[in-house]
Amino acid sequence: MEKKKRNTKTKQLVMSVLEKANAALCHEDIEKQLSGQLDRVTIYRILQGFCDDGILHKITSESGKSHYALCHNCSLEKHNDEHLHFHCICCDNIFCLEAPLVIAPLPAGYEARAVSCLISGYCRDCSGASRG
Amino acid sequence: MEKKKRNTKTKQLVMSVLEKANAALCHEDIEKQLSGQLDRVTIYRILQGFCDDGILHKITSESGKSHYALCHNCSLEKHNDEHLHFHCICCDNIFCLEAPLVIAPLPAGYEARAVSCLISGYCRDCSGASRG
DNA sequence: TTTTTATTGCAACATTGTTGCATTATTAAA
DNA sequence: TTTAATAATGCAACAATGTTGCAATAAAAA
Repeated sequence: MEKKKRNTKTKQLVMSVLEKANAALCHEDIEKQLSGQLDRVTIYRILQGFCDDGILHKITSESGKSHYALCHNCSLEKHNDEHLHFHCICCDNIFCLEAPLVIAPLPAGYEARAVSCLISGYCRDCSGASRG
Repeated sequence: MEKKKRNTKTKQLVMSVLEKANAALCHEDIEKQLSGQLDRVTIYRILQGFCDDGILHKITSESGKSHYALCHNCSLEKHNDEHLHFHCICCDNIFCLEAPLVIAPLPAGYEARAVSCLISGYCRDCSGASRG
């Protein structure tokens, strides 16, 4: 039987940080924004819980660090993974892009269950004119 | 000025392990196969060096662990990242697939420099008949 | 053979994440 | 409202992965 979840101040605090964010946040980002209000472990557990609930998207950067963004088109059963994530090598932010991802058919015998695609480069704020 | 690289027994040992592999290997895999012949740090440094030389592909798994595979169609200037990587959730191997990756145009203002795409699911050995 | 310096091994440290457990706070029940 | 059950929290300790500094070693060049 599944544990019943509780709606705590602590979770609301983490959620408020995630809602304000305009890019995917890592544990460190969240901890800093809450500057000592919550224990590190608690933040880890809340993020994990939100992911289990299908509320959060988890994105692993090239460096192996986890980043989290609120799901917008996800259901509990299936995450809407078929969009791109973009890692800006200048400002170091990770964004969800609406651009669809097209994958050629896999070789015979392979069965896909999830897709994660991370493009790195320069984001809108850091590309072109801004860089010169 | 660039350091001149040396061709050591140690590097040859690591390379021989990579050459035998039919999937991308992580540090731990290599260390185990060499069972104590090399120091952990040395292996880390050699892998890093091979990546810098453009000899090795580095693939970060969803869990954040680094895996390495020999480059087949890469040049020093540009890695042939435009292929897929596949993580089997059954045997836990990571493979390079030849299937091409097609990405819809990015939103205006974004400049891509590298792409990394990891699909997870069941590989040829673990899918279909094998699982029932 | 000698010299130069890249490479190696060791110890220590850094970062990211997890587990166990006593305490606290939320929810449900009385 | 009060009490009981248990999910959530904080703390300490641990685990996995990766990095840095430095003295000793070995590869390549002179």
